[in-house]
Amino acid sequence: MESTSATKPPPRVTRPSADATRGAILAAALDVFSERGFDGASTRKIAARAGVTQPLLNYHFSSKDELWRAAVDVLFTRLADQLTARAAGLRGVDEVTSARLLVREFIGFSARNPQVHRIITQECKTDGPQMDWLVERHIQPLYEATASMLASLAERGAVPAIPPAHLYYILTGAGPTMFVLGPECRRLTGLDPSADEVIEAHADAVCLLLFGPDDGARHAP
Amino acid sequence: MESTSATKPPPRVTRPSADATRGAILAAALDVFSERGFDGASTRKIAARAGVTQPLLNYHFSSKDELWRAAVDVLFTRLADQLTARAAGLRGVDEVTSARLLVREFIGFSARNPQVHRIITQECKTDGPQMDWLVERHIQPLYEATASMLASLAERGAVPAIPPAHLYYILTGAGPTMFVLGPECRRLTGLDPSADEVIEAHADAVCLLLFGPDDGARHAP
DNA sequence: CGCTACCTAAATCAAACGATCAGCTTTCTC
DNA sequence: GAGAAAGCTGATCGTTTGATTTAGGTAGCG
Repeated sequence: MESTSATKPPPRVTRPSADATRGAILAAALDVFSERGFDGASTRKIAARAGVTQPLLNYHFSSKDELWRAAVDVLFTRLADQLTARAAGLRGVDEVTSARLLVREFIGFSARNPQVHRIITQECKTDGPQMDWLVERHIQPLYEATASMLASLAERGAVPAIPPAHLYYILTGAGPTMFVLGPECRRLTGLDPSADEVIEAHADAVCLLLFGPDDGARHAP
Repeated sequence: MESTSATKPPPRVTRPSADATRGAILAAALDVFSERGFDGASTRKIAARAGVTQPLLNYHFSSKDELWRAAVDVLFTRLADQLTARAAGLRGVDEVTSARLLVREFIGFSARNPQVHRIITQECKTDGPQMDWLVERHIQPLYEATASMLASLAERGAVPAIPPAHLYYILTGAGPTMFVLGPECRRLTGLDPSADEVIEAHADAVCLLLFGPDDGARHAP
């Protein structure tokens, strides 16, 4: 027998073209999953939006569940990367200014990637394996970092004295909702929630409520 | 005169037992629709939760779409009724106090009926006939009343100077999100979002951010 | 060249879907 | 108390779902 065979596991070389279509599938999956929910998102619709045939999804991903997890991983990793990069760039800046800018960064990301909170609200309103995985892997770390930041801000009086858990849901509710409900917002208010000025105005509004006027002095006696 | 036959169209008497099961179906439909979305909510699951057989849904409602609309009608009518009743009870009370209590009422309702915002986020992130119907029939009136109230509050300085459209999405995001994501909140924070103290604490938090400290003096020079 | 990764095309599977029907039981009415 | 309608059920229709299979075609690499 070929002694050379057993020593070589599958070298598993992926060609560049594979990554491209994998990426297209993941992007399409994100859109469809976030818009129609896990059950409502059919693999045929995802394949159609990605411009590939349906069996190809099972070629690249073993199941619909695995595709969902892969797509969610991409999105949340992008969010975490962007936030940590921003935080890294703010080393040395005072805590309150830094927090303000991180909140703005978070709102900007949510506005340009409304799929994040669409998926969270899709999966986290019911207990289930999808929520377990999502919370454990992605949401919990984000929550802990955010809550500790908010607690520190509240302690030093930079934001109103509100328990961090409530502040967390106020922030993650007030920030992204306008963009999650983009089509409704357009219809209801006439504003275009994908426009930069609207995103900035919303970040201004949330920061004004949380931190007070921008000049830094808050509740000045 | 007793021509009895031709003069009597279908008398269409509904028996009391029918209303009971209709109500059970509507309640179950609300839960399942809000949790799994329109596509993900199968008529069999709804029937099972209501404790009836599946063909009975088509006996009481001509189609899945009609069942959805009927269930949503019940919920949003209840919300509007509760808010207008509260507002009616506040005639004569000064505008700011009245607004504060209406915001608390809204948050209380959202906490005890998280299906409202679950359904809104389900249907309003994509253009479609369901969103058209929902916005036109239920959300638009609520938005206009809320926005005009917020505009008036901002004008008189009772809340920070933020355009009403942004304030609306801040309020409808910050208020209900904690309860929409109830299972996640339980897991993440250890808080029980269905407990009265938690609901009150969240209403306190949102009102503190919006209106400032309860004593009425805000940004006092 | 030959091998393997990548991808299309078309057909198919069991399961679950919304919807419908004939028929049974209950309840009101005359 | 008999007849009719309302209320409800089991069986079943055609469709769509996720997934798999078969067959074939193209491109990169040793």
